[in-house]
Formats: sequence, C-alpha cells, structure tokens
Amino acid sequence: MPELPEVEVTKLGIQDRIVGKKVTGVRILDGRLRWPVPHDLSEILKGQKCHELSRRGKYLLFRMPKGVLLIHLGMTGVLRIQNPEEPLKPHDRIEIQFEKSCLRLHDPRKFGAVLWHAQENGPIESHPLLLKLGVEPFEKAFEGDAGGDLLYKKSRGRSVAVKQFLLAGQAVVGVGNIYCSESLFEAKIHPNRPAGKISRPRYQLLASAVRHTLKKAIKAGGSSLKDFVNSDGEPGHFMLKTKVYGRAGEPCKICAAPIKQITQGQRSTYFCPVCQK
DNA sequence: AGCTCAACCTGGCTGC
DNA sequence: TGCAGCCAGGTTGAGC
Repeated sequence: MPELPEVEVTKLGIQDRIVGKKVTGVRILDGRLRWPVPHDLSEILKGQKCHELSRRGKYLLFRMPKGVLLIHLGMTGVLRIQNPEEPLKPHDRIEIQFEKSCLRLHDPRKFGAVLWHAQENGPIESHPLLLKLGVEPFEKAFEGDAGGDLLYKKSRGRSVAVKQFLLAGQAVVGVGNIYCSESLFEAKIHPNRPAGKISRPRYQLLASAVRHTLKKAIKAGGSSLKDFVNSDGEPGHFMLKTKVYGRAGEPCKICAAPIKQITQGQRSTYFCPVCQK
C-alpha cells in the first residue's frame, strides 16, 4: 500500500493525535521487522512528547526532545490510531501508547522499520537511510522547470531504464511502482528507454507528470482520513483508478491498444506500447 | 560508480 | 478440497 501519497495521507491522518502527546509506553508484539526494533524502545520513548511529525520520502519522522523515531511502512505497513481497548489483530507488530490512545503498526510482511535516532548522533538528515535520498517532489528543487532539469542532469550517463531510474529515488523520492508506471504513461515515455538518452523537454513532462500523479493520489486519499482514527477497517486503496498499472491486456484509455506488462529490475511495469515512445 | 540480482516475510490468488 | 507455484505497493547489500 504505501507509496509517498499513502505515507503523506497517513501523516495527515494521525498527526493531530500524536503531536503534543506524551508517550506512556511501547508494546513490541513482534520486533523482527526489516531491522530489529530496539528492545528498549519503551524506556527510550516513555515520557517524551512528540513535538513534530514530518515525512522524508517514505519515512515518517516523529521528532522528540531526545531524538527522532523513524517509521517506514515497507510494502504492507499500515499505521492507525486506535483505542487501547481495541483487540490486537494478527500482524500487529508495534504499539506506541499515548495517554488516551495508541498508535499501532500493522505489517503482515514485516518489511517495515521502526528505528530510534538519538539526538547525539547528529541531525536526522544525516541518517544513513535518508542520506542518499533524492529531492522531495513538492519542494522548490522539483518545482516547475527545476524538476525536469534535475531529472535531466541526474540521468546523464545513465544506461539504466528510465523506469528503474525514477523508481530508485536517487533523483526524486516517493515514486513507487504504481505511480512510476502512471507517471511515465502520462508523460508518454517508454519505460525501457535508457534514462541517459531522454531529452530535457521530455523530462520536463515527466517531472510535471510525477507532481500531478502524486498530488492526485494524495487528494484522493484525503477523503479517507477518518479511517486512520478508531477504525477497524483497513484504509482502502485510494488510487481512484489507474490508467495502466494492473491493466495488462486491457485497452489503453487513449488509443485502445492493449496495455503491456513487462518486468524491469524484478518489478512489474505497465505501459501502452503505442502512446509511450 | 553503476548495474543486476538475491534477500528479507507473509498471504492471497491461480491452476492443476 | 488441497497444494504447489507465483505474485504483491520497498529497500538494502553483495558481487561484478
């Protein structure tokens, strides 16, 4: 579920219940995530107030007086505010308790991460997991022409397919497997084209498509914000409808040619062989 | 430095 | 119905 829009919507959905609240305890139900959850997380967090919740790429950063709690949702993670009385569900992994509510991480595949970055280790921006991330898609460095310029510059000399280049997040963060296919379709760029051989004007179109695709998805997700608080149900898939992703063999919405599915870097890519060149 | 690929883990779906 | 095989929204780290 989580690409950048889903993480952003999660942030918006939980922040009012988190910011300014004091942690009263932590329950580690299964700490074997991508990396082991610190066994003493409860002692670390207890008594600290989260003064800001922010997002960097697909990481959520809970800023506290003594450091930053990093949470990544991996492939299947869902964070939700719940009443502590609410029975645990299978695959609930971590519970962070606040005075009147708790935050639960539900993550069947355990690719998520919950890590603590202590203040004395320096600014969170220098954390190894954040260090090599590209720019944020909605920040100045990716606005307007700057976005296309950046993709163009970062891709020079790169032979890798543009799909993989964009997905890797070294230039711009947050474009996951679904929105990558969708953005390339919108920009009419063939996913197999070598990243280094795409012109500056075409990268302008791609940057614009990335911003548009992500914004649309965030907007769609905003309508389900209530699902993040005191809900039994999963926040649904709020990508309203995809134009190519998951539509192999179905007609292109522009030209009616059958959508193709290929594998790139062990991931599925969907595209229209007629519209995308 | 950049490219490719295995690996982490679990569940759901397809097809025999 | 049962079960093997394949697929899934992410990311790191090893080997070349």
